[in-house]
Amino acid sequence: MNRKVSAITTDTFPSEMRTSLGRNLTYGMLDVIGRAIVIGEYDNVAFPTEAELARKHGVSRAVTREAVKMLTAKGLLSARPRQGTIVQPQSSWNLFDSDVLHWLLERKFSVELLRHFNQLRVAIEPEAAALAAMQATDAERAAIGAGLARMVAAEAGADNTLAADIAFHVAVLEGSRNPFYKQFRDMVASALATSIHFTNRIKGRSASIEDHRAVYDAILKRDSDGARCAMRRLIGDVLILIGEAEVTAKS
Amino acid sequence: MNRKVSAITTDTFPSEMRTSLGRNLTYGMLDVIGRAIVIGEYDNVAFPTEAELARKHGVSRAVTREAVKMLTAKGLLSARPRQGTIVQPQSSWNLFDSDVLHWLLERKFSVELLRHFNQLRVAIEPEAAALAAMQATDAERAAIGAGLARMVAAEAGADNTLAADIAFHVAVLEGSRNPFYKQFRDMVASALATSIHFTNRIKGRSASIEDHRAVYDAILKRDSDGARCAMRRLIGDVLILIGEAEVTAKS
DNA sequence: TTCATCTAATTATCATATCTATCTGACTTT
DNA sequence: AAAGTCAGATAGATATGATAATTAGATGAA
Repeated sequence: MNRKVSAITTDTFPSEMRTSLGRNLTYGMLDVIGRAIVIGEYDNVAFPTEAELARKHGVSRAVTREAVKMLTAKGLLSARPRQGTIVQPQSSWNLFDSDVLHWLLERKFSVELLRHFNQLRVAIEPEAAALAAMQATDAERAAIGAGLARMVAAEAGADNTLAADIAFHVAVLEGSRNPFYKQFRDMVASALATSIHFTNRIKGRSASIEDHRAVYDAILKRDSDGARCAMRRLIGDVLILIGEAEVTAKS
Repeated sequence: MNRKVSAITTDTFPSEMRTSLGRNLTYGMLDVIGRAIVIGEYDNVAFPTEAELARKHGVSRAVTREAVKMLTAKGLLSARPRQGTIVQPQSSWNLFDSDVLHWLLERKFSVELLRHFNQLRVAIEPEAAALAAMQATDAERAAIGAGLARMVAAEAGADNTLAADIAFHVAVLEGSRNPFYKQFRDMVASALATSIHFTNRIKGRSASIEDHRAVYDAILKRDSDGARCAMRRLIGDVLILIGEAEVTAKS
């Protein structure tokens, strides 16, 4: 094809830009190249040199280098003199980086990805609920309750269903009082955002609120085993739905 | 104090340098500044401007900017015109980034951190073992067996205990066939490397090999519940040890 | 073949200049 | 007063051109 790559300018892209912070040439280029890598645009093609990248996107080499450096920090690239810049295998990407997650979901969505997501959630969230039952402060327990209240309100149309769901699950993570668990904020939010389109279509979520309440009640009673089981049931249901959908898709 | 910061040169630091790839000025500066941030050197002090950083470390502004950009990509910094560069709260650091992990462990080690580590492992690894029991390929099962064999050899002094332990646990993660689980390679390796000094001192690990073998056997038999329980027992023991150690340390 | 050496390509670094966003404070307007 | 407008100062953002360092690959000798 050899289509011309449109030049990056501060005016062009900021609207559709999706990245952690800032809106300037460097972050714009980070976004464009990161997305291109994730969708596999360079899988069978050599990655361009610094100079080529700069020319193609109409920016200076300094900006190009900074964007490339950020992508190496996220594990997508590596650069060496003479060898050039090369795309790293997916196994070394920082999948928990929120930019990488967004690129993956935006352009590379698949039911398999959703299953991988939820296979992780079924490990993390029940344990987080168990920790929260033991260690959460009163304020953190209240936040979980508030999330549940929002879900009830959403049922009646007074709040956003997705936002309420995310608030609940994030509050549980926060209640674990473990910084590593809190890291899964973005991941859980993304998983919920993508799976809501999915699960809604397959099955009504009327039972969902009662399941969430079971988690909350167990946490309030400081019943860590109960919280773990209730949360596991909640996510296990989603996994089953996904499994069925996958089988259906194949036949 | 106002001590003079030694200039970064390609000759000075490569020996003690700890970072993902490359050994040049940019990566050296990344390492130096990253470590300084993690140990809290800038908690009560304003972070220097680009120009100051460059001058203090004896490198150009381009190198400084690239290092800063990498640190923003890892979530440690953010930069805005006029406001300057500022250290982000720890909640937005990418804790699963292997550089960040190393900085944390090297300079900011604490029993609490070790407990947080293992609270995460107790969520991840049992579920990974369960997945491996269901989905691992023959080659992946063999790799788990090989890890166990190395542990037995290490018992007899024919292999490195730590390396063998890591090999086993990493092989289980690989067997999960889920890219998100595989991301915990570095984390598990770090956790084992730091906890081995610890657990060894408290209690002999003679029973450890039998516990590992139980995991392996369950995976071979495709018994996912058995694998999950066996792995949970394995890490649960470590958590108990740490909990006791913390109580002892406080008294 | 095998090893050492050279060459060229590509990243790495530097220095400098200019541009742009943003804060501050003074001034003006209403 | 309260709100709007302008000027200066500051710090990051971008561009550019030159030079250094690294190393894959070609070349050539043993």
